Amino acid sequence: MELRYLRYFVTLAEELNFSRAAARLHISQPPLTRQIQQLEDELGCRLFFRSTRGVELTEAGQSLLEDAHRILSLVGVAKERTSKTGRGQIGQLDVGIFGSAILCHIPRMLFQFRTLFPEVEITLYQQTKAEQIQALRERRLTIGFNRHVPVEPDIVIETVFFEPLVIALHSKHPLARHKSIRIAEIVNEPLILYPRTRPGFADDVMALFVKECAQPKIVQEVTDVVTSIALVSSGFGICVAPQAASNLKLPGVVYRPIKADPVPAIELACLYRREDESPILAAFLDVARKFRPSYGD
Amino acid sequence: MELRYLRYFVTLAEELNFSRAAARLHISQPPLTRQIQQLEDELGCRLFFRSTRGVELTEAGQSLLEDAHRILSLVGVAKERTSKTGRGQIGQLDVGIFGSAILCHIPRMLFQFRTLFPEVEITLYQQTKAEQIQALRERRLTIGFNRHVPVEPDIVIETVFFEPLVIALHSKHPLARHKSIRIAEIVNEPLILYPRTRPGFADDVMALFVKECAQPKIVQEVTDVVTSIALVSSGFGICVAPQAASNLKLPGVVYRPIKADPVPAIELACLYRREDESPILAAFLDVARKFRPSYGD
DNA sequence: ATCAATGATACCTAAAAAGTATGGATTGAT
DNA sequence: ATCAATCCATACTTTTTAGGTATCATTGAT
Repeated sequence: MELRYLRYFVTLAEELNFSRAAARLHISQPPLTRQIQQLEDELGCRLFFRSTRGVELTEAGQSLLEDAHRILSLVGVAKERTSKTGRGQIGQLDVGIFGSAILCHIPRMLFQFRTLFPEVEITLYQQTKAEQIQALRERRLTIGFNRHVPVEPDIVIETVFFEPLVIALHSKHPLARHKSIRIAEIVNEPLILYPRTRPGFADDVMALFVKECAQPKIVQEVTDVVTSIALVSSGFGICVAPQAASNLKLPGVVYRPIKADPVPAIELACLYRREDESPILAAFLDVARKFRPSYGD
Repeated sequence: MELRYLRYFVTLAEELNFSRAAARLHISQPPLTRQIQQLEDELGCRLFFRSTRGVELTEAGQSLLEDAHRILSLVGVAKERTSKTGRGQIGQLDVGIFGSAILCHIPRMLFQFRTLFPEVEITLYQQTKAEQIQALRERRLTIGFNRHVPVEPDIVIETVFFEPLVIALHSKHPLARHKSIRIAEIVNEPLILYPRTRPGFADDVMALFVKECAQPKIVQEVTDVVTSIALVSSGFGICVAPQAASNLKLPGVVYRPIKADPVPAIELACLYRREDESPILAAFLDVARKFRPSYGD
């Protein structure tokens, strides 16, 4: 059995006339006659009653017609689905995320991706670095986002962009009147530091102070940005955060850029399996690589 | 797209090795390689990752594999269903029946047919002669059973068998002591006659009396056998009925064969459309033609 | 370094589909 | 009644496509 038989059969069943059906199939009439005969031989029953006025479906033919329509449409769907899957337009994208990136970059990236590939189902997982790497290896994750990722042979770490750091402080703080602030100006300020896990973002902040030959006065260590900014809002002290955090509006908290050249920035990297040839990953990376962060006021 | 591609694809997806898959398909390896390449070209995406250790399905391949299984199994089902329909093993059999034949012949015939063709759905319709012919023409009926059917050009009337007539009388009747009864012995008995519709079975009964140069004493005309036998049970009179009626046991009613040579009998005929080439009709006629009536004690 | 296994390619053969010409049967119009 | 038109079937040829053989390139294991 071949689909050609079914296609010819369906056309003949529609035209009920060999010559017209053959014309529609862009073949001549004799081959069509023969193909239908062969189909009938294969099935062991007549599919059409022939007369000099045309043909008519037998009961077996009517039965086959229903099935043939089903089969041919399923073949069409399968072709389309396979092609789309091959182009990464259908499937599953599992994204591992972490703290501050979720505040603006990742959602924007995903939104852009979803617009281009609406049939890809996206699932987000809040995970730590280690969990992400583990999940990538076990193929539970397509891609992860993080910072300070240790080098692993089977994992590609690709910088998506560098994000400037800002200083979060209370609006009543004298420095809040400045448009931008130098690190040297805050070396003696009470500092809120995060995250607790090392190595991590906290090390970058510490490095800023070391560069100024200063020792930061850490008043509190917390696990995540949100808590950190909440403490700023309560007047605990100031905090150095990625610019994305400035989307987090809490009462009394203002964000000021750091005055330096170059402006201190931290890397946002994405991680994926080196041998992953998934078209969805490729498609997403395409979007991610073209992504340029933008921030609210 | 042809099914060959899908068959080759599925086999390769199972073996994940061109040479082994080709062996299983009884072809050599290069044609398989080419067919898979062509399939990939047609779909516009890779279906397998190749390496020197074998092949592996891509995501598109995995997607296609599911669809291919569905399609191939549907093709198998369709072939089977078409063949069965062609042989009359699947479908619908609409049977028109009438009065006394339903008492034993038709159910036995249908039972036999159902055993041979369990997938044919049978529907019964109680219909008059005229309704049966009408229904046959409109294809609402596959076959009808009746007696005294008028000849119609487009309807075949085929005698299934001849059924002997019996005399139904009350057990207290003096003739009940006889093992069999001659018509001459009942010419003066009060007679219950059915059906009312003419021409019909009643005419056959009348003919029996005419043959004896007698005029029957009709005490009651009724529409159907059951009523007729009920009247016999109540002592209204006697009744001539087809032997099938003797399956109808009512209090005080006994049935006696008619003593004559040949024993008077009436035809049971079946009716069907002359141009009906339905394999189910053919299959049922096969059963009906081989059918020989048998009666209870 | 060598060998075995695997998929790819080049080239040829065989099978199958399509095309051309034509026949036979039936129907409808003249 | 005849003839033309229509329709499906058949015989034969050409074209296309699948399949076969031989061989290569790559790679991973010994």
